[in-house]
Amino acid sequence: MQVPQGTVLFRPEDACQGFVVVHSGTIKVTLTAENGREIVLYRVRPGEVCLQTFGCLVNHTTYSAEGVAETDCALEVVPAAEFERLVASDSAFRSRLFGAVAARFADLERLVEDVALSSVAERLARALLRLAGTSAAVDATHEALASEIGSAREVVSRQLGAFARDGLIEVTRGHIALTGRARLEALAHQAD
Amino acid sequence: MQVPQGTVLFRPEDACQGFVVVHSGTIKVTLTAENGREIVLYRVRPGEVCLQTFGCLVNHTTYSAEGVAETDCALEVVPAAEFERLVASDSAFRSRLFGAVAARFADLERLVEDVALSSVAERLARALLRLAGTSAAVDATHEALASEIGSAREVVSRQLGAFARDGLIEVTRGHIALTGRARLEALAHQAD
DNA sequence: CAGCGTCTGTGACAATGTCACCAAACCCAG
DNA sequence: CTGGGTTTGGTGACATTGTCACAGACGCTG
Repeated sequence: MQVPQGTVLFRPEDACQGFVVVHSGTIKVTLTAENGREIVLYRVRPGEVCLQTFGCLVNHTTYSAEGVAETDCALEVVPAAEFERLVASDSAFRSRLFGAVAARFADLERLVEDVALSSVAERLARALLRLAGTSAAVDATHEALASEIGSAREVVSRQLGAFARDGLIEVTRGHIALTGRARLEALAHQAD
Repeated sequence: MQVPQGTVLFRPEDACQGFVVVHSGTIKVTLTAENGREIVLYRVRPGEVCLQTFGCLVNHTTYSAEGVAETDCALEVVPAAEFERLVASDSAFRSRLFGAVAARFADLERLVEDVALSSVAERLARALLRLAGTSAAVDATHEALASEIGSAREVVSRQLGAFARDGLIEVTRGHIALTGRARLEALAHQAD
């Protein structure tokens, strides 16, 4: 099924309708505090697992985070019974599922490490590099970057300002060019 | 195999010897930053899964956290090949494994939410209630509590001091009595 | 009983997060 | 094309949290 960008796929307390498989596009899964602060837990791209959906299906619980189509998506929702049948009888499916689940947990572990044990500069450097991929720039608002690292928009504005003054980046509205990529990488890997 | 309290079972970069099954006792799994700060990711008790081990086995990677026997433990290490066989052919094992993995994911998600989006008072209240269980007191150092919530010992000392002044707890060295349990619970569930 | 190690408390300061406010840029409708 | 509304960004003041250094209390061992 086709889902346009911005569609909310699930919210906390929602019942789970089936296992979500992403064929194209990206789903962003976030947690939001009462004060409006939010953090991106992970993204689901083709070949990856939505752990929320997995957890709901396996333990018969409701969603505890929010999932939004970050881009236009092509999704498939596998009914719970079909999911269980695939897990039981399709060893290739199960292997991929296990691998994807394990990879996702590694991501979450790094997120915990980031948030609990790293400075804002390190976290922001990592987020910029991750969002850029092979590109030399990131298109994101300060608010979006704040959600990526679990901080506040003002804190991101300040830190981007410091990065800009130090020559690591060049900022325009909604766009950040990574002019000092090597230094960002050095910062990003400081705690490794 | 019997493992005495304090035994380091695995460290970052260690190769994975097999799937660890806990028959009795508790394993504590932590991440440590370069500056010595640490955070407890989760504990593994009988019936629970060590996600580190799971992830290493499934994706053929090395450990990325440290696992220590928090108590004397009775453990079993299932060789990787046997683990894969069990996953493939033992549906009861697989069900339990999936359920445990999903429950662990929910724990990690709450940890991220805690660390990124909650105040130190809330986090400490939750940790005290969790460590106490049904008991009316917690035996832990300030340093241990700091690891539980991913903060610093001094911050925990201050916050415990504030809790004590407000009548929520009574503190002695290495021991904390939860005298105002209802108020701790109110604080712990503030963001829910 | 003394000494050493561990644990705790606190002050000063740095880093980070919050709140309020304001300005600039962008977009859309008329 | 212009104006108004919305979105985005910057900044100051302040609160909370984390770091560093230091000192004192407690517990254990010889």
